[in-house]
Amino acid sequence: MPVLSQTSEYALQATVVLARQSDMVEVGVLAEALGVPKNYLSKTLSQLARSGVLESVRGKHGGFRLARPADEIPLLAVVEPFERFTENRRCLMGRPLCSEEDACAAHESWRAIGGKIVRFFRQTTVGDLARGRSRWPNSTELGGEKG
Amino acid sequence: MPVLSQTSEYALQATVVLARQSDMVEVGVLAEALGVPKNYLSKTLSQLARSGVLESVRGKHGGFRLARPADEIPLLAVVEPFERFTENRRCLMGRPLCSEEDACAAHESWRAIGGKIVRFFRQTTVGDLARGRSRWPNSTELGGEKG
DNA sequence: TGGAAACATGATAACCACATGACCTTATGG
DNA sequence: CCATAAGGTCATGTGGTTATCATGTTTCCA
Repeated sequence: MPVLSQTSEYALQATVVLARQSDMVEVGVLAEALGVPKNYLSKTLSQLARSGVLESVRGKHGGFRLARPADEIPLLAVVEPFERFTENRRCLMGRPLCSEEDACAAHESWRAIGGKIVRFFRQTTVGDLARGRSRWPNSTELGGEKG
Repeated sequence: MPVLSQTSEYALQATVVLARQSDMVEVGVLAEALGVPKNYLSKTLSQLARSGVLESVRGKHGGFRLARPADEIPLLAVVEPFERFTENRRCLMGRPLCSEEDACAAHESWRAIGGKIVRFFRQTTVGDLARGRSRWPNSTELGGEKG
């Protein structure tokens, strides 16, 4: 499963690095550290700056930095500009055989999964990604549903 | 979220029609019923025949038919030839910052969601899709089946 | 004030998977 | 053997993602 585009992955990786750094980092440094094309990353980070996730400073000694504490940035915010999560959630079959009104028997459980994904991206923060797994509590928090 | 490719949707739609039909159906008929290109659907169904989901008969009076009862065909079987579910499940960030051994704090909960998706495709059957929501417990409305 | 450093941005190309079409081959039944 | 329908091959289209190029704009500093 792809789930996230390359661009979104770049965005996540970059924000995690920034979460650990605390001071301004230039695109060139980030790009080299992550092994991704600099010009492209530049555009990606610009978008994140525009959407309020990052702060950017131009000119000499410029660079990027998180606009807020890492724990206050949900992954959804990082990824949203590059994905369409709010897309028309049609049935997994597509339109013809299954609509909202006349739904297939699997409709609801599929919807539930979609909800879980979105909730994950809303509840998980950049800070979580930046931390090692040691930090993470017993698995009652998010996975807590029967399967 | 896309989640499934167009091809997979074609496959699901076609199998659902076949689930309701019980006798052989030609590609041409299926293609027209679903409003999809015949040649393409032909290829898709061939793959499903090869993978054992469908049975095909060539020549006059040929066509396609489910190889097993609809309730014994998990969606995974229909969709697997066209997606890579078993893909290397790396972290949603990609490789560099988060591996299996040194995982981010969100690693496990993300994995859990991946598991849920796969489980859904394993547990839900073509039969479920073919049935209306009337089969569903918490539905107050009993609609007949028709598409 | 000029130049270098760094982000910002628009245009364009490269790439790629998905999708489609045209056409030929093979099997089947009558 | 002939019509039919699946199976396969080759070539092409097509849209979206990713990457590159060129240039503009802001800022710092000497």
